[in-house]
Amino acid sequence: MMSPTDISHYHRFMARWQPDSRGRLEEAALALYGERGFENTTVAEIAERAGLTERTFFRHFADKREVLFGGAVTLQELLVSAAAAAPDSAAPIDAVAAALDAVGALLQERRDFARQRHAVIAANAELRERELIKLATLAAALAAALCSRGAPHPAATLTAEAGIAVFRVAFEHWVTQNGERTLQELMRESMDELKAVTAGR
Amino acid sequence: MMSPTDISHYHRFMARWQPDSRGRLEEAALALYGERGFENTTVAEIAERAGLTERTFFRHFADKREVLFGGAVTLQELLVSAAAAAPDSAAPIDAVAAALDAVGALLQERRDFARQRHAVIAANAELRERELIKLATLAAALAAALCSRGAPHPAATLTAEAGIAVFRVAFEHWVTQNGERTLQELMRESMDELKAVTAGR
DNA sequence: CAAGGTCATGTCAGTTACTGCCGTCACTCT
DNA sequence: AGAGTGACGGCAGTAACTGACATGACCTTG
Repeated sequence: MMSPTDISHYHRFMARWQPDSRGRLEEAALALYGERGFENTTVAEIAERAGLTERTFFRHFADKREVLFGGAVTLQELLVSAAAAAPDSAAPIDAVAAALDAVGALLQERRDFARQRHAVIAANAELRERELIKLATLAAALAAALCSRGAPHPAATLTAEAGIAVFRVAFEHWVTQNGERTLQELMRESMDELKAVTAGR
Repeated sequence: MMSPTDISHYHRFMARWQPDSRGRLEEAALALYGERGFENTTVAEIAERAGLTERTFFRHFADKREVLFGGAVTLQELLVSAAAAAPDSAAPIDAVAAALDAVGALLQERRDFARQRHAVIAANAELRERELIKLATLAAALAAALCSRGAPHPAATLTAEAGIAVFRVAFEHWVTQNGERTLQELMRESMDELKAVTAGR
């Protein structure tokens, strides 16, 4: 019984396990969550589809939701490094704008994947919860990056939180529309909107 | 075996059940989560302390976390009504500020309870997740209230999200300090800070 | 006042997420 | 060749949650 991704015949000797079990679990989970929904999918089914066991799933992922959030660390690293790379003369809010721009560029490349994943997450309350805590973690990391740039504490946190709010609004808009607008454009507009709105307009 | 809240002897005939089982479950859960932590507490233990069964717990609360979030609907109603009650001439951000002020007044009265509950939630990742989705729900309701006041859609959402960010920062500060500052004061300061920060300062 | 309905609870069995422990075996290092 | 090492399978156990049914005090209606 060979899965479509079976590559064992490339090896001179049978490898004991197929490579990239983590990636196979992620793919299987996204597919199944999309087909039957998160709550109608058991971990055993995901593991079976990936040619593994339930036990192995939980060796790679802390829980059933986490399998959808492996990319969060990459996003966080990009966000933080882009914020840190902004010129010293830039105000915190401008460093945040630059960081969002970098993240926007990355996500724009993975548009189809991002939309599929977002649809799955939006369909389930538990997954939305996990998404929110990932965004909160992102905000905290961003705030720390701003502090390293010399921003005072409450201001850094507020700037970071506001930046993540901009991201959320723009991202939601981006996945909802048909692709005429790029995520970066939408984030820049949302940022302008935020500035207008906090100025009392 | 009578609990300290046993009032059955006030009745001419034995009532079949003690009153306010929901409230007893909430009290028992907060106490146990505080004593041994959320993850070291089973639902059966909460139910037993409340003089009920596990099955009854799940009739009152959707899951083990929800027992801490019964007050969220009250908060949301207050937030929305206060935002709606702001004068028509007020900009959206000012309506949000008024709404936060009302919420701040309510929480200030329940300071001890709020701190105890916050400590329990802060100690556990699953509870923080639930808290975040409650705040997101609050933000959505607030945005809807702003829309009813005539604010255009993306601006309303951004204003509401920014307002909730102000709330989060100020609340965190409030429960951390020793009570010299009131929550309303801290929220007003955070709001000013947000305005300064988005203006590029 | 009797008969029946309602509603909050108890009881019990079942599913599934998640964990600890131990065994297996291809690969690696010496 | 021999001793790890690391990624996996197998298995048993706990606890969160769910559905189905039973119970009995209270309320309504005739």
